[in-house]
Amino acid sequence: MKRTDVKSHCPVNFTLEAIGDPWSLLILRDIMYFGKHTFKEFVSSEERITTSVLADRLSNLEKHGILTKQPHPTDGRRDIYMFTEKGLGLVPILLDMMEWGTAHDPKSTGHRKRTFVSRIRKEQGSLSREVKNKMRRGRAVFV
Amino acid sequence: MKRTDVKSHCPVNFTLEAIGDPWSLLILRDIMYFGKHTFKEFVSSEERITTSVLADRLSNLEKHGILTKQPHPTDGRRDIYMFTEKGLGLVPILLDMMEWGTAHDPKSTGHRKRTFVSRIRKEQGSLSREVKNKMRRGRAVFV
DNA sequence: CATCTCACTTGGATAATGCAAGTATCTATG
DNA sequence: CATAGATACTTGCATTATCCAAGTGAGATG
Repeated sequence: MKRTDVKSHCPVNFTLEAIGDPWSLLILRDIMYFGKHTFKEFVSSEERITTSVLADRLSNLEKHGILTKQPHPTDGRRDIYMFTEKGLGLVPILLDMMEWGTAHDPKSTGHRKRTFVSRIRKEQGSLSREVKNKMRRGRAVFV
Repeated sequence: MKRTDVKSHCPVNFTLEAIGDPWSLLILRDIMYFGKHTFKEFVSSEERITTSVLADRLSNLEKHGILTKQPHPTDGRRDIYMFTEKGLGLVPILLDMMEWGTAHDPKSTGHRKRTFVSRIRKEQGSLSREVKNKMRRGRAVFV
C-alpha cells in the first residue's frame, strides 16, 4: 500500500498528494523564480533530477492541473511548461519556503534578496502570529 | 547518490531538505492543528504512517531543530514532541497548504473551517498578487 | 510480579529512485 | 535532401527507501 492510497480529506494531506515530494516543488521553483520552462532547463538544475523522475513529475503536475504543457511556437521539438491558475495558488507556499530557508541557512543565496525576503515576512501577518502564540502555550489551532 | 547529497544553497531547496517529504509535514500538521504530541498519537493518524518511518522522521525533525523531545512530566514511558521557535517559522507554510487544499478539494474537511481559511487567504497579500501577475505575463520572480 | 503501555528496532518483501543508454521527432547545416 | 544535432522523453537494471509484521526493553498498572 502506498501512502496516497489512504484518502483522508485533510486539506494539508490533499496538498501533499499533489506537491508533497521534493522534486515537484523544485520544478515549480525553477519556473516561478528562474523562469525555466522546458524539460532541458529543468534537467540542468543544480539538484540534478534524472530524466525519468522529471518526466514522471511533470506528468503528475499536469494531471493535478498545476502545470500545462504547450508546444513551443516556433521550435516543434520543445514543450513549454507553465503554471495554471490552480498552480498559481501555490505561490504563497513557495514564497514562505524561500523565507524560511533564507532565515535558517546562513549560506543561503536568499540573503542576496534581502528586501524581497523581508516583503515575504511582512505578508505573514496577525493570523500566523496568533497561531504561533497559541502553540507556544502548548495549544493547537483546533484544540 | 541521494537527492540531498547535492548541496545547493537555494533557500527553497534548504527548506525541502528539512521538510520535503510528505510524512514530516503530516507530523507537523498533527501537532499544529490537532494538538498531538506523542509517538502513539502520530501513529494513529488517518494516513497510517508506519512506526519505522515515524521514528526516522521524528529524529530528522529533531536533528533539524524543528521539533524537541521532552519526557512526559508524570509518565516516564511517554515523550512529548513540540515545535521549537525554528519550527514555528513553518506555520505560514502549513497555513497556506491548508488554504490551497481546501480551495481545490470539494470534499475537504477544510470547508468546515470557512472563516479560518478565509483569514489565511487575507494574509496572502500584495506580494503574492504581484508575483502571480508577473507569472501570468510569462515572467518570473527574478527574471 | 505479571501484564500492559509506550517508544521504538529489526527483518524481509515491495515500491521508488538513480543511472546509463536508447528512441522518436523536429531543426539546422552542407 | 541527406546528415548531424537537439529535445523530450523511455527503458532496463542496480540501489535505496518504504511497508508490514513482529519483537524488544523500559516504565506503569493492578
